[in-house]
Amino acid sequence: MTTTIKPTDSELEILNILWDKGPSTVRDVHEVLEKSKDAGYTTTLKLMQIMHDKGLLKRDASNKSHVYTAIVSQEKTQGQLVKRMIDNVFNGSASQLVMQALGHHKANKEELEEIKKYLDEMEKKTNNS
Amino acid sequence: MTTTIKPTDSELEILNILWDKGPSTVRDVHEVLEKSKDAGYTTTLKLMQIMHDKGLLKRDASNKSHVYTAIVSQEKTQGQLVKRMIDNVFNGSASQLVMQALGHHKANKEELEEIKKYLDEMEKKTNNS
DNA sequence: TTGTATTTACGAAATTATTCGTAGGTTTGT
DNA sequence: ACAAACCTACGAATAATTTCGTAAATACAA
Repeated sequence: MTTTIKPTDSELEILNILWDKGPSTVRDVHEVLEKSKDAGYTTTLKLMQIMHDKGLLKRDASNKSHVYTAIVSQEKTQGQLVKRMIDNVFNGSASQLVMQALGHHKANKEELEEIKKYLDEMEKKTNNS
Repeated sequence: MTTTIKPTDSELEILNILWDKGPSTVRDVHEVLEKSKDAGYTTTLKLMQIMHDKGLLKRDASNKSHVYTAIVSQEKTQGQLVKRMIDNVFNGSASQLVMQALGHHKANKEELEEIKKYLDEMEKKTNNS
């Protein structure tokens, strides 16, 4: 079994920033975070330290300001979270989730085409009736 | 703004049972729950009482055993959870979520067809390029 | 060098979620 | 009526998450 990832909401906010910006200091992350919520600097610091302890982040401590990098990949994390949602919220039915997602977020034509193309690809590779 | 629903994991387990079985007593719910986890009866009771306080469940207390019913609908709850996931995990892109969902859960041919049909329907109603 | 700013480390408070023991009431069977 | 079984209410312990104050270390500037 590969280690299972379950970031909390706060941790996910930080991961999103790190995935977006790449390796960053606590200050870098905190400045982004401040825009959307108000939390003290040491709160951000503490969170990132905890994430480091948990093995979600690695850090380079060779400079005065430590530089943190996400260890868990965005893809893998997204995959696990989606899987969990399918299991816990949609009783194991991926297509149910898909239709919910499409139903309430009107995707534009390009997006819809992209998804259809994706489906066609999948069908080619699918032989079970 | 419609009240925002954020059930915890435990609460979601209970909601799933109630959506499936319809109005149920604590004992009914607990018997289902017991199969997958081990928790005491009063734990289930307490959770359902809290959910009642929060307005997630209503109850009929006219009998000895109170009968609980989910107030929040499955559809609406699924919708909110999906929306939250799109916002927090997929930076607002529904199609990203859709493709993750399809990528890791090989749906069978029927499911894929169902989804394609759904997409065709949507396209008819979509005029923005 | 001396003070100012910035940073990390640490501990603990505050908040939220989960668990369960115990007490007291109601129903049921004998 | 009495006991056994079952139910709710309540309070509190435990655990997990989020928050931040304070102290010590490091860098920076005057």
